[in-house]
This record gives sequence, C-alpha cells and structure tokens, in this order.
Amino acid sequence: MSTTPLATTRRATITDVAREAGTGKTSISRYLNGEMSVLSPELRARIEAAIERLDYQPNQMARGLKRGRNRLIGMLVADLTNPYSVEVLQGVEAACHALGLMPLICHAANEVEMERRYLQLLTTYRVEGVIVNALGVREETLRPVGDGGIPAVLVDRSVEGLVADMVGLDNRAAAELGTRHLLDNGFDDIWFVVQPFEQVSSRQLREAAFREVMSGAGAKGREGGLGGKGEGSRTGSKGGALGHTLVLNLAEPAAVERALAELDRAIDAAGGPRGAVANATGNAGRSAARSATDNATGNAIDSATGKPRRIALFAANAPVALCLALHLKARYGADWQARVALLSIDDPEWAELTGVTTIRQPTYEIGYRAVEFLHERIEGVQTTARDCLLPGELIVRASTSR
Amino acid sequence: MSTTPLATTRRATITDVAREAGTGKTSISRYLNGEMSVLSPELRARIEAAIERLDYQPNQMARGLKRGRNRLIGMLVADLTNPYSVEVLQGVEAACHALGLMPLICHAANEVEMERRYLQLLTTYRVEGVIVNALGVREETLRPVGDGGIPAVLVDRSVEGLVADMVGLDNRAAAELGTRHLLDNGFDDIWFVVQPFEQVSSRQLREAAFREVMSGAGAKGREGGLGGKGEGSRTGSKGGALGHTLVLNLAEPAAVERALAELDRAIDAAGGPRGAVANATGNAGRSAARSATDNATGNAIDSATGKPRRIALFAANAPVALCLALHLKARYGADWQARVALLSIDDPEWAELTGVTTIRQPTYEIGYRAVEFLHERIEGVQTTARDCLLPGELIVRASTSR
DNA sequence: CTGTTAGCGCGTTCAG
DNA sequence: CTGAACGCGCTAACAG
Repeated sequence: MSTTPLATTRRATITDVAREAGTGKTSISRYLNGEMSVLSPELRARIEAAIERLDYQPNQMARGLKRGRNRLIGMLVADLTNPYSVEVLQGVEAACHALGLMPLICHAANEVEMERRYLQLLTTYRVEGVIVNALGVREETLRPVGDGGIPAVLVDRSVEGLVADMVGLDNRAAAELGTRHLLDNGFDDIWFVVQPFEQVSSRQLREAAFREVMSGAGAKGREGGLGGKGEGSRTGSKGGALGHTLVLNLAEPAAVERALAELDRAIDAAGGPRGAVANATGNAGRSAARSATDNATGNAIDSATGKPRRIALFAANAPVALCLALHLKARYGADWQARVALLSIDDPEWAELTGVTTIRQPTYEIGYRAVEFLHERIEGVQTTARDCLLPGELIVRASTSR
Repeated sequence: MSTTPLATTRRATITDVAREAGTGKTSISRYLNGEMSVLSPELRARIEAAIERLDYQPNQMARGLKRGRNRLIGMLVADLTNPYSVEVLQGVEAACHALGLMPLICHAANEVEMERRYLQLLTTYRVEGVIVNALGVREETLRPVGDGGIPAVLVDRSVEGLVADMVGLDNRAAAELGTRHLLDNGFDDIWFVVQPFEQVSSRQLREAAFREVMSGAGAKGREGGLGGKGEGSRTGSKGGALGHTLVLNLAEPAAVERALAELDRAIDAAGGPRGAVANATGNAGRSAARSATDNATGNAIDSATGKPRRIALFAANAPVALCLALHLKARYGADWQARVALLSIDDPEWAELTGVTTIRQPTYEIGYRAVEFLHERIEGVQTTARDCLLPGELIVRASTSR
C-alpha cells in the first residue's frame, strides 16, 4: 500500500520537548524523574507546558535501555482457561500496580513449545524477572531463568532441578482436609482423580497426601487398575474405607474415556442412590445407567458391614472436576449428584451453581505474594530459595453433606 | 555449558559476540536479520559458534529503539473473568504467533482507572498497535488511540466518538436468533436481562434487536418497572407474547437485589412448573418459593387463552446468566429450571453442565481477525474503518427445549 | 540550578 | 563481503 509506514504524527521525543521549552534534555529528564527540587519553578513550568503542548510521553524502551531496568516482569501462565490462573493474575496485577511493575502476561496454552517461545521472548525483552506457572516439563526450557539467569518465582508448582522461590497452595494440608471431610461424612469409597503427574509437583503432593490419609496407620495399600503408560489406579484402604487414584489425561480423549469407564464400573458397583430420598428425585428418562447391582469390582459392598459403599470423587483441580461432572451428568442425568459425591480443589464459578463442595485456594494472595517475592529478588535479596505455602479453605456444599 | 555464567546476570551484547567471533558488529547484525547471502560461510560459522558460546540473545528493546518497531501490540481486556475474554485471547495469541507479533495483555479488571493507566503504559512502551475490549466509557480515555494515535481495533464493542476497525459478534442476528428460538418453543413471557448499557454498544444492540423482535409488527410496548437511575424494565409484546428488559447492574449488589426481586415477582406470577412432567421432578424440601397463584403483575395469565404464561430469561452475556442462575437456584432449589427457562449469549463451561441453552460466539475467530485487522493497519493500510460481524451459533440444551 | 558530554545495544549508511 | 561511524531516545556523570 502506501510506501510511508510513518505514522501521521511522530511522537515527540525528549529533544522536541527540550527545544519547545527552550532548554536542554537533561532538565527534561530530571523533570520526568521527579527531581523537582533541582529545577527552578520557572523552568519547571515551561517544561510542564511544553510536555502538555506536545503530548509528550517518555519512551520506556529507551529509558530501559539506558537505565538497565525497564520495570517489566513476565508472567508465564500455563493455562488461562483454568480459573485458578485468572484469579492468581488478579493478585499479580494488584501487586505490580503497587510496586510500579508492568506485568507481561504470556499464555502458554498448555503447549510446551509456547512456553519455551515465550520464555525466550521474555528474556530478549530483558524483563527484570519472571513469575512462572510452569507446564509439567523438565528444567530444560527454564534454563534462562532462576540460578544464573533472571530472577524467577514459581507459582503453584515447583520444577525439578530449578531452585527458586515458590508460592502456592499448601497441597498436603488441602488434600488432607478434603479427604478427612469425605471420610467424616461417611464416604468409604473415595476416588482421587488427577491429571498425569509428569513433573507437576502440586499434583504429586495432593495425591500423596490423599493416599497417606487413606492408608492411615495400618496401610494395606496395593497397586491396581489398568496397566500401561501411566493410566490406572492405585488402591489403598483405611478402616474399611477404600481409596483409589485415577489418572485422567485431559489432553487425550481416548485416555479420558478409558479412565471414565473404570470410574463408571465403580459407581455402578457401588449400587443404588446414596441418600434415602434420592430415589424420589428421578428426573427420569435421562439416566443412561441402570441402578446396577453388578458387583464386578468386588468393592461395592463393604465386606464387614454388608452395606453398599458410599462413593465420592475427589478432583485434584477444577478442570478435572468439570470433566467428571460433565461425564456424570451425561451418564446419570441431571440428578447425578444423588449417586456420587464430588469434591474439588479449586472453586470454579459453577461450583456454587451445582452445589459441589470445594477447597478454595487463596489465589489472589498467591499472585500477590509471588510478585512480592520477585520484587525482593529483583532488588537484590540473596537468601536461599523460599517456599510460601498458603492454606486452602473448605467450602462445604450439598454434594458432600447429607 | 562450558563457560561459567557471567556474574551479575550481565547478558552478552552484540559487541561481545563480535569480539568473540573476531569480527564487527555489522556482520552479527546481518546474521541476526537472516541476511545470510552476504556472509561468507566461514564467518557465518564463527558467528554461530560465538552466539552459542555466549548464549547471546539480541536485546529487543535496543532493536526496537533503532528500528522504530518492536513487534509489540497491546491487548486491553476489560474483564478476564469473563470466559469470553479468555477465548478471544486464544485467537489473538494464535494470530500474533503467526504474524510474529508479541501481545502485551493488560487486564483492566473492570476499572476505568486501570484502563486509562494501561493504555498510557502501552503507548509509553511504544506498542505498534492496540486491540481493545473497552470498558463502557467515553472516548476520552482512548484518546491516544485510533485516529491520530496508534492503530487500534475494537473488540466486541465500538466506542462512541472513536473511529476504528471493529470485530465482534453480529449482535443483531444473535439476539434475534435467541428470541425467535424462545418464541418458537412456546415461551410467551420473555425477560431480556442485561448489564447497564452505558456506552457498551453490544449491549444496546442486543437489547434493541430483542425488543424489535418482541414488538413485531403491532408494537404496543410500554415502559415499566422500577423507576430511577437506569434500573427497571421495558415491556413490549408480540402476538400475545410479552417482552421485558431488565437491567442488572452486577457492580452494585443492592441494585442486583432489586432487579432480581422484580424478576421473582414475575416468575411467581407465572405460576406453576412449566412442563407437564415438571411436577414430578421436585427435588423437594429445597424450593423456597411456593407455587404461587399470585397474579400481582397481571401478566401471569394470558388474557386471551387463559393459560399460565411460560416464562424465559434471555441473558445478554455469561456473567449475567451466572448471576441469574445462582439466584434462581438459591430461590427455587436445584430444580429451578423446571420453573423458568434460561438462554444466554456466551457459552460458558458450566452451560453444558447445567443444560442451559446458549448462543456461542465465534470467540477465537474474533480474536484472530482483530489481530489481522490490526496488522494491516500497522502495515499502513488506510481504508476507512471496517466492521467485522461474525455470526453466533445457537446451542439448544434442555433448558429451553421441551 | 543548568547545560555538555558520553554512552546503553543495536541497525544502518557508506566507504573500504 | 566487511567494518567504522553515526544516531535512536534517554540517563548519568561532569562541569559550569
């Protein structure tokens, strides 16, 4: 098209302002940096006027080039689709605002390649620090960050081989809280559903804590379920209560289907509705599954009491919970919650709507603290890597109570 | 990993590389810019090695400073909490990736002051363009953008007094689609619920289209509802069907409560469950409301047929829909959908879960197109401001069908 | 108090 | 093909 890519109006530079104000660039620079005390009120007024007249705005790029710091920090988010991330972001933004930082938000969209690319981009833009909610990968792609590289703080999960500050949920306590809640409410067949562990520490920790509580003192756990690449379930028990771990690889529809099928068998085996009134609730005609008395898994009936087990699902995070809820609804109809309880870490907006019990993470504070840590790091703090574990809050809803 | 990482994070500069490669900066620069044809293979190899050895990464800031373009564009999002925004973002990112742009995502979090601040920040960082999903404000804060300023393209809504490309949903068609769907399915008492119009064109357009369809040929609309500052409802009718507009100011709890109260009266007045089987569905004991035969509004019974009206809510977007759903569930229990149908523009993740009918926006494409427009603008295209209206897709779910 | 002089890291003539 | 020199917009000494 037009050969002149030049904008209609080239933005004014510091030189323009100096000329307009009839002075040198230095005074302008001083004015911009708030060194008012060293400027005569008269000059100051002229500068002010010139700036106003030219609609001048200092070029942060040039400024950063000279000064060596551009007040930019990178915020690498693994998955913005996860409400957790957006909430953390709010905290990050607030903190940045307070500290005069400008967050560059980068969204890896669950793609390792994106993560790598953005990280590289961030360093070429010479951000002063990075707060990263990493994908489950090796430290490889995070090379430029951390130790020898630019300051970094991890969010939600730590990365193997990378020493850096980390702030996130107290996974251990949260998983215990949830498990105990389910146990206390009489559920004795609990399935912990989680995405592939890979390198994601938070998933590992949550599952480990769950398993630990389930196995209790006299652990008689065993490995079970489908064999093969990472799928399948671990099983343990405590005081007659059964605990299983199910891996749900959301990225692979086929794997999801297989895992859900296993779950279905367990639910069907658990038999009838969980409550007394439940049967009256049939929004009939939808339910695809029969109230099967099929006892294939052998876990449906408590061998001691002879009563049918009460089954509950413990989702390791919101995406998993959503996947489960959608499936259960499709299979058991709108009234699926009468058949199986659902508890989830993370508190998505639809939780209240569907009455699902959750453990809400202190997302805002996580984001805020992360920036504070990073800021200290940027300012030169050299202490050893710190961990900040914040507690989750159990929000009991209809799904798991009565 | 041969050489020791330099002490104080001192990144290698082009000069370092030149020295290391035993050549001048120019050659390095050429290498970086892919002008391989003018470099002897031998020199090229040396440069490559030097870069590798020093882990050199060009400084985009300095580069941009010189070249005048830094490949940065701003993406100003009004509310990341709205899934719509995140989805649009995906499209934006994909397009940026394809075009070699780097999006700086700024989240105004519904605060006008934030919007202003970020816009200013973006210009000081000399972004080459901005794609903005503006808050409902006057063109004032968008001054630096558009006409005389940096290229901009609007998303979802246009801004009064600001001429720029715009890409978004075909609001008119979408609202018609939804309204007709409700009408066709026998709903004859339809409430269009929308956030305050303010300067948000999309809300205005949606409501206008709704009203137009409802008033049909023989329009006998009237203004009604609570008086006062922007609250209240407009009422119109078509072929015996009633159409109301309810403004829901989500930012003000008190206003929300008042508006919802008005809605409740209408729903109560509409009387019993909407379907034949509905009564059998009572997840009883929860429903706070009685199957009131109260006829206060006078609209509950069709004066012609004498039959109770079938009431439906048409939410102008997802946040509104969520607010409505939460309220309805709290008031009428888990089975609220038996009493009132809900249709929403936007297709949040919980829609499928709750069976709410929606009109899904082509969010990804909206984002993608926005960047394409912006890119053209950046490259100097000078055509008059364009509008790109993309169609929405009706997704019928249980809520509104049978 | 104020102007002058160097660069920051890089791209771009323009002569070798 | 290569390198020296200049300047982008701005800040930081260093003199007046």
